[in-house]
Amino acid sequence: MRLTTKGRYAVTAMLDLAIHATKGPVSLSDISKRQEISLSYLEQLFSKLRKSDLVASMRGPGGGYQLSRSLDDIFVAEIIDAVNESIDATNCNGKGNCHQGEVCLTHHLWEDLSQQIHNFLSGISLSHLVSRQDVQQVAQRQQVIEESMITSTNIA
Amino acid sequence: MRLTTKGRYAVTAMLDLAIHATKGPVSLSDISKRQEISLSYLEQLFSKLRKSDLVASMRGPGGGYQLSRSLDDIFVAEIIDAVNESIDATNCNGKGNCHQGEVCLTHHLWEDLSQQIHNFLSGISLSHLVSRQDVQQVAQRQQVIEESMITSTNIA
DNA sequence: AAATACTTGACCAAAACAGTTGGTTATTGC
DNA sequence: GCAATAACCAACTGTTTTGGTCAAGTATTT
Repeated sequence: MRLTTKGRYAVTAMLDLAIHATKGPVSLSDISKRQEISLSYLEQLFSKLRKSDLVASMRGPGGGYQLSRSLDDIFVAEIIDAVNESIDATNCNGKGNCHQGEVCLTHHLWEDLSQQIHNFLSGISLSHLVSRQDVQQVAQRQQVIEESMITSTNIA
Repeated sequence: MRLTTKGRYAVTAMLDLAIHATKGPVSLSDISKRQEISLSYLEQLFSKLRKSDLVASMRGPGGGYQLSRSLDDIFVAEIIDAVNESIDATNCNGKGNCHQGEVCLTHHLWEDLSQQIHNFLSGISLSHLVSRQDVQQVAQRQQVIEESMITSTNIA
């Protein structure tokens, strides 16, 4: 099982997209500035997210990315799956051939764990996250930072 | 969050130890043969398990490792913690300074996930695993393999 | 003394991660 | 038409983690 910054970045970026989607497409450079994720890394992640049909892209000035489904129809588990291959906790990727062609001693334990994690992350949609109070607070804080950055750029 | 073969090996080895603990100390080379885990790798893992006081060692011929607590007082979460540092899913290791000194957009989500996994793995003891039917079946199969290996060694 | 078995530390190859560089293609506003 | 914007793409790089190996111990039992 892999849950590294890769999956975390993907979910964070998708949530940022969800929060700012009201004013048309969101560019990766905007997300990059707000969430402090390298632009080129975001490009790689969004390439996968697009292939999994979680986002749609629009080129050219004023372009960017949009969610391809409604907020309550995109789940955290899908996002992680899209960039991370799987959230399978078994050694054999669920094949059951972990020990001499048969299951190993702990195979069923990891299967249960995978199910547990998957159930949890499948139950959380972007709309659920957006409406959380702690998320809104952080988003607010980032809005202020962003605005001060624009102002200081204009002065300079 | 890290759940790799390291943690899986550790739990598998501990379970093997639990199953064979009735006949005195179990040597790592026995576990190595039964579970097909490299001996030197097991040595590294058990060094950590010993430091976390999950097992006790006895040197010399007939020596090996024993569980330092009863079967129903050792939980899977502890074993993974011992070899893996933590099962924390946040980026900041729970410190809450993931974005410019404050929490990032998704911090609380990963905190919830960590809690979820921890609750699950903390609820499963070695005695619980030992009594599972699928575990007993696999253990039985491995017993047969082991005996045929001893026989063929004697013949050769 | 010899055999067994744990203990420690240094080392290593392969893979994954996180990110960079350097482009190209498409779209829009002037 | 042309510059600016922004998605798209591929190759490459430095670092860390993983999953080991190897060698040299130390302690204990027979």
